[in-house]
Amino acid sequence: METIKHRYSKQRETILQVVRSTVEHPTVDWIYTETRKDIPNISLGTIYRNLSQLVASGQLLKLKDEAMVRYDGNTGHHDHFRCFRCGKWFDVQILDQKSIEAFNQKHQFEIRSVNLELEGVCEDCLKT
Amino acid sequence: METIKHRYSKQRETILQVVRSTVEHPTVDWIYTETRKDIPNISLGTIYRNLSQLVASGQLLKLKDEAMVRYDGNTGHHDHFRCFRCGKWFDVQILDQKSIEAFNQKHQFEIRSVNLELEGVCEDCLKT
DNA sequence: AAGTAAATAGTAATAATTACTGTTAAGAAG
DNA sequence: CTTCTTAACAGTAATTATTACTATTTACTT
Repeated sequence: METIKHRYSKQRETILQVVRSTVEHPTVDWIYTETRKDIPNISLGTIYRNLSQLVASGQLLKLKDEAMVRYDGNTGHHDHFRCFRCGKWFDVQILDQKSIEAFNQKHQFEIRSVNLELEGVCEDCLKT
Repeated sequence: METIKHRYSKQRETILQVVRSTVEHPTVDWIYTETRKDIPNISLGTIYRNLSQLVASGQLLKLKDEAMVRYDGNTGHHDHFRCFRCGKWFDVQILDQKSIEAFNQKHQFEIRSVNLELEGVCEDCLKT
């Protein structure tokens, strides 16, 4: 793992705060719109570049929707459930550390990221 | 769940066979190229339409790579590990049915699909 | 054998993402 | 504090995976 030197930038700082300001697992587009409220002339390329960098440095998680990519400011271990009907993402807890440890003992793979995404119908949508 | 009537088509049949012919978790582009060996003038739209349909009917799984979408002809329950270095996908087994059942008892969500993707470095790449 | 609509080929349009270019500014070194 | 290097930037163009559209074909029903 080589260390890469990162300079501070107001743009990256703001983007990180924007993503952390919500639990809604925002899309790039939403992040762009929100960040422009603080920095009106920020470039879309800057959004993409910094989101990638923040994921690479472990400060954000990246999810993949049906079509779009989404981000999550909560980097503690948790899984995701997405509702087919309303499209919302929920933070859930399914996979336990034991299962991963058991896998590590069986294989020689070095796990660096875990991404468990469930899909189905959420409680609210089941009622209607 | 409404039932949708599907007519047979040689194109869909061929696409399914192509995806099932490999364990390499092929991309749409690869599937397109391979299928054209059998049906030279098949349209890319036909590939996309049928892949979606085959996923919807549970005959294929859909994975999301860094950038691209991939498909898997093995629909039995298993998880996926992707190597950062060589980019290969491996079929692995981590999540057990018990964890999912435990989740079902705690929540009212109706789970319809489970997708666990791990990333890291594979055995071969660790050696080099 | 005739009627229907599902599926197709071919092409155009869309939209997420990346690449490029000239400029700005963070942070190190003198 | 001043100079220097280059990471990061804004703005724009290019790329590319995917979807939409249209006229035609064909699987399957009656």
